[in-house]
Amino acid sequence: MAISLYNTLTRRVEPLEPMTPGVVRMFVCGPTVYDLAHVGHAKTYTQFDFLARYLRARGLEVTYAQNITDVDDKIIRRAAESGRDPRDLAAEFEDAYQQDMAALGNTSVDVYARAHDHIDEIVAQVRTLVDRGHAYQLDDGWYFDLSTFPGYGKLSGRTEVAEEDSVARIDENDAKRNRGDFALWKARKPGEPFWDSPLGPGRPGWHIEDTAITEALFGPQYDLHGGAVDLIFPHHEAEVAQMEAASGKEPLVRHWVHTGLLRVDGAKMSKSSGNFLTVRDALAMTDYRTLRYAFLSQHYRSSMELSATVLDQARGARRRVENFARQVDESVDESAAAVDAADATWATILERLDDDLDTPAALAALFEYIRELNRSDLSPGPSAEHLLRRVNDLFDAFDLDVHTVDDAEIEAALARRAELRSARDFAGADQIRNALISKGVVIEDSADGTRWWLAKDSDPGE
RNA sequence: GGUGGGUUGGCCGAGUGGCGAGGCAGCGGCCUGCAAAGCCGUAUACACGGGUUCGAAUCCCGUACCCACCUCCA
Repeated sequence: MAISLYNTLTRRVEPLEPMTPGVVRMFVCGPTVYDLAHVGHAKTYTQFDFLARYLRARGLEVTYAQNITDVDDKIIRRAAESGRDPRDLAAEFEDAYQQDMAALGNTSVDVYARAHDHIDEIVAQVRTLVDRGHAYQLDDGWYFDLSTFPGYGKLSGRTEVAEEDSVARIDENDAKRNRGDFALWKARKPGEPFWDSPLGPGRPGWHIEDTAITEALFGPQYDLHGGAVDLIFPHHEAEVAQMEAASGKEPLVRHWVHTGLLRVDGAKMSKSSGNFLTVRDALAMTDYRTLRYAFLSQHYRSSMELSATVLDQARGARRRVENFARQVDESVDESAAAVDAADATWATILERLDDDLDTPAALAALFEYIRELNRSDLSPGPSAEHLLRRVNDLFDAFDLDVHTVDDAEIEAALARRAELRSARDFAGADQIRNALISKGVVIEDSADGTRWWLAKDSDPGE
């Protein structure tokens, strides 16, 4: 079955059809590094991390690139406020971003591309646009001339190039030819970083770095571009205009994929509105797997309200899987029925993910499998282990390891407790159990004997 | 005002017109010395009003409310 994803360009779920079969070139807008990443970033990047993992699990060769916007108005402003060099500030927060992504388990990006490292490509692309008559110069820089690109609006469905009552203020300059014209190259201003170029001294506009970077990496056309929905307009619309005008080829991107926004108290979380929780704040409250579970237990296109309740519920769901994982015994000689159940579950998971990455439905299949095995007398063995590993290679939301340690003291206590239990001295046995619990040892008695493990203190939220 | 998305049981959350996805929590029971884990049972869920249909959470029309974008944003 084909892998299908909702395509913002066509407003339909469509099969993913890369230009080169089997090879996916994927670009996701990265952060502007002027501050710490917040949980909204974590949602988007975790969901695209999942997508990349999934495409790879499906046998596709994925090149996943992300840009780092390290030349930008806000970086300059923030640096000026603290008397710092903008480049140092950007480097500091880029480093923090990388640490945060690693802490979230987002490991699938192949290439991080900085705007700073692509100034030549940016200048070259702007010059191409000038040469082809798509750009003009004003006193504060070069602008894209929307009137030369009839396709403008096809991604976002907007046509306010001509709308008079629009409040659009895209790159304000009264001399612009069209209301929506946007800056390609901003002329040097005192105290700001600049590069000398045939366009005059200046720095890149916001949108141009992405197309310059993707042209350098992938060429003028590629397969999949991602980002959160708030980037559709004007950012992604501008990318389409720039690159298609510069190359004369369309589409720039075959498949546009956008994630829903994270909300806090009913409103979008964003740096500019100040209602944000940083990734670091969140990771201090809960295990990264709980966060991943929360993000992946909802469809990527939905907006999501982050709350303590959501995290509690994610933790509970994780625990159900992890409790099952603890029952798995790889040495068990399993029946064909058990193997079939695991195979069927994996097939169902893939089928559901093929349909616009329906992660909640895929997780439901996993839970159905767990209940099926729990209720039956099938012992979870190697096939269960294999299934859980494969699922977790995608989700990285479950701690599948049983944490134990060789500890003579614990073993001795457990042995003593077993003796007391067989002597029906339950008060004495419970005393030992309580002592062990207080040391973080979790105990489960069953017909097969007593199992124990260390309660991992990995989730401070518990 | 324009455009797009949404409204599912206590909470979260899938859903391809036709047997009530799944998870969390609750309640009752089973199992257990007790726990823990697990199992079974338990909810007249689809914003509202019309319509199409043998049949609508699902399709159509309208209304209300929520969110986003239209300025920087993941």
